Amino acid sequence: MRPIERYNSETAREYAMRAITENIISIDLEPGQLISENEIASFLGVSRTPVRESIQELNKAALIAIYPQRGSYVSLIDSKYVEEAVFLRKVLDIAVIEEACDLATPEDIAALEENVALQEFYLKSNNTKKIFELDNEFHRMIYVAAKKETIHNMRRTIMIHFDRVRTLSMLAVKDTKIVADHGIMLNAIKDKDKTKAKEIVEKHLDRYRVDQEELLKTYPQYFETN
Amino acid sequence: MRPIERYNSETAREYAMRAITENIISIDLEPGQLISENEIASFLGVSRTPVRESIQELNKAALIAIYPQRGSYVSLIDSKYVEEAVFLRKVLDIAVIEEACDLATPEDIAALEENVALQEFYLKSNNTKKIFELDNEFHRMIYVAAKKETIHNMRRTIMIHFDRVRTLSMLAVKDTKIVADHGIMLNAIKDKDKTKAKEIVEKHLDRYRVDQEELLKTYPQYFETN
DNA sequence: TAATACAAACTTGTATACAAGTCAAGAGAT
DNA sequence: ATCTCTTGACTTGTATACAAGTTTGTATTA
Repeated sequence: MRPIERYNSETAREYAMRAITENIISIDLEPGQLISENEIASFLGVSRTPVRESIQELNKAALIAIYPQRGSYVSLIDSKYVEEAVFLRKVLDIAVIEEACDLATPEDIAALEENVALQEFYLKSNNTKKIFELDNEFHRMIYVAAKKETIHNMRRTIMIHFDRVRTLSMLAVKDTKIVADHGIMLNAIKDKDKTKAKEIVEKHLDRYRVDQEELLKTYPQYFETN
Repeated sequence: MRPIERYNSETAREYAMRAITENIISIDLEPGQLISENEIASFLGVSRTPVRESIQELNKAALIAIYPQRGSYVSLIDSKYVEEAVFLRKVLDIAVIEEACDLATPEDIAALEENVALQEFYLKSNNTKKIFELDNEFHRMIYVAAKKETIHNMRRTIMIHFDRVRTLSMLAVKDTKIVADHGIMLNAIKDKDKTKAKEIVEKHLDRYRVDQEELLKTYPQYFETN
């Protein structure tokens, strides 16, 4: 487990949740790894309570398996969940961007434009981490513009299954293309052009195809055998 | 709060979660009502810990609002969330039943047939409660057949917002029509007819339209004022 | 009367103690 | 050597104690 800095503004519970989640996505908590509430609690410098609450939440999202009185494990990567994530993203992102075409206010569009400008800025300096953050934020903003923020929270939760695979594959999605896609999405929303919006979202999602066969060969111990 | 019987098989946490959720849906815990972890804990006969974990989870689903050191309240009915639930159900149910047309096994179909037969049985005895349970189970089985069980869990969570409105409106959806709809859905899946499936799901969902204006006039204290 | 101060009774957040179950290592008997 | 039993160190589940903050009612004072 990798240490994560705690913000002053967050409660112990929020910190524990963020730290554990980030470690699962980054595979610093490895699929299949045994974890202990006490161990994580002392590592993070908080008590069992906030750690336990976080683990319960991640258990509900099928990211941690709890065996009472025996132990808890980071869930192995299960193609079932990865495919559900891909399915959900495809169905929802399209429906939501179409909705955003109808509902986006000038303020929403201004915010999206600022985000894309920042993406272009960090593209020049090859700041992949920043672009990753802005990428997540961009998609969230579309959900907000479509008045679907709660749904976005659900999307984020299930997407962790996919993000984990992305980490393993060190998915070589060209940032250039991603940023360009976002610009096109933005224009589609500005033009209220649902057809174009749907088209570019589909193309965008297709960029993230992962060769699971390859990964399974490289990291067999991380995968659920079905 | 109405007492809920505890099953032998469930943990304190599962019991607390189920009891609180059922009370929120049935409006026995009223929108806007002040609740206390201690009060609920002693009412249910468990300690604060499992109650607290449940409240955290419901807080995440925007069904309970927590004000640290001040108190927690059952969330007022917010049309924002109700509309998100309706949107999600429409988008997902259609996509998922189409998927089920491709993926349903003979076993899945047999299970659906048994469920519909039971619905018809209870229709004769006007057992609305049983039909309600079988209804929920029927839709869940379609998600399972489409290999989208995780997504169904998310659907169920957000649907609580809608279920609460249904309770208030004592929505006079004719059970006869619901059961008939389910039979048609089942046939569409058996025939792998996506067009028919999509059509009947849309018609089915339209039966649940609620006149929010009316409700707002009758129960103004239950609604969020935006 | 009205304003202020204060104490008591609440709230949730966090830490810790205890209960109950699992599992593995090791002693001892066969 | 092998089987059996036991013990102890773990696990999570639950209960409780304490910390920190808010609110409310009630004195007390101007």
